Amino acid sequence: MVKRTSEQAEETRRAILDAARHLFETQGYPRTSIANIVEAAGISKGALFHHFASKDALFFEIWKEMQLEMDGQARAAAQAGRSKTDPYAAFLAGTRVYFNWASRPGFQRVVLIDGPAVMGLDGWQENDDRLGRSNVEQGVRYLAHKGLIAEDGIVPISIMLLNALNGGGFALSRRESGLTPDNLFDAFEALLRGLR
Amino acid sequence: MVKRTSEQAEETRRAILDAARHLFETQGYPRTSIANIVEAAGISKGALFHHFASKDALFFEIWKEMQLEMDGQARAAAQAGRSKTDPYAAFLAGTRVYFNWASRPGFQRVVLIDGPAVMGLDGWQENDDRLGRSNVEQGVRYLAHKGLIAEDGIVPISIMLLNALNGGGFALSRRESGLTPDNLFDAFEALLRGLR
DNA sequence: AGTTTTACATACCACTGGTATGATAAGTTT
DNA sequence: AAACTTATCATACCAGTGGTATGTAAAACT
Repeated sequence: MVKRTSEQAEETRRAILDAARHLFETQGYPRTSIANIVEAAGISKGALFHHFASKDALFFEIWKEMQLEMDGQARAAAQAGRSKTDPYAAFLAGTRVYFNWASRPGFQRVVLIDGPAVMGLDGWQENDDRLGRSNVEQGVRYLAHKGLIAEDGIVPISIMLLNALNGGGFALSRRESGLTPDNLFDAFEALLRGLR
Repeated sequence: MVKRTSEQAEETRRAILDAARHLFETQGYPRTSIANIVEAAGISKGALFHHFASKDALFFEIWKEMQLEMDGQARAAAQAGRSKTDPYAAFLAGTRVYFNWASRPGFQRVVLIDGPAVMGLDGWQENDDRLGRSNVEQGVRYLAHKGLIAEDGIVPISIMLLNALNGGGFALSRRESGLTPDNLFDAFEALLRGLR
């Protein structure tokens, strides 16, 4: 109807992303329909399918967005810590940031719960591991560099630690009895301390 | 049509469960339709909805079945080890069993991936923690009893260890480079060793 | 100026999980 | 054994789903 410049196109694209993200975070993927999204975004179904190939593709875009946000903050925290103290402390700083993210219901719902279900095993590996695990692996690699753990233990330990973090934040938002962020962080540190 | 005794009813119920389980394991929950299930089971949609209130309820039944199978094996292994050696070894025996389960694609798909997505956070806590975590927590509690970790560290550490195992089996089936069951189990033991 | 491409809107489609209705036989009561 | 209730399915149907086909007007390009 009105003018449709490429700027306006980007505007509607963002409107779709924002509306969908909010719905995915609060309602979850299965309970969010295309109709819900286009209504919330104030556009038509045609517009949505013009910008995104499928509901899955739209979800993936949002998933990537959130994951990158988290990754950026975690890296920044780790980088900030590295200059002052040792790499071990920097690693801990990064994990603490990740913890905060993992305890947010929206992050859980989209990244931790619906993510694997929608993307399947293959997509999960391709994406989550590249981002989330690279941070953890960096810290673990430092421990290996110091000779504290074996070289071939880097990958398995990184994987397990990452999932320990995931599950921790997961349980955190459920308000498990006697479970606090500090509580959890101490426990995680205890796990790491054993490796040193 | 033919006779419909209560035995036959149980028979069709099992046919539904078996067909659905196979489909859920191989195709996943979203890609398995009611029509697929009734076709594979050789019955009608009415029969399915007579025995199960909804697709979710049917899935939950299967989820519970698999979880109980795993739990039984893990407990048996732990129990068998307990009589001979120390509780710590028994704990390890149980986790090893769990680990094998967690590396099976069907178990992953149903219990670890689709489970949380379908049941939501509440159902997941109510069910998975009761089964999966109780085994791990029992072992961790022993460590606390020995004074090796703090009392309020039992819950967070149990949660993290359980998820470490989950993620381990998870990554295992994806055939990550240089990742074997023994490899992973050793790493898990290394994590535990630090706690002692 | 004419053509192609972009950016949507609308109408439609096969299919989905779920329900309503109905039919037949097995149990139960009288 | 007759009458009634309940269990076990089958069939027909429904609103809603993700996705597609078609149409259209504006923008971009040649």
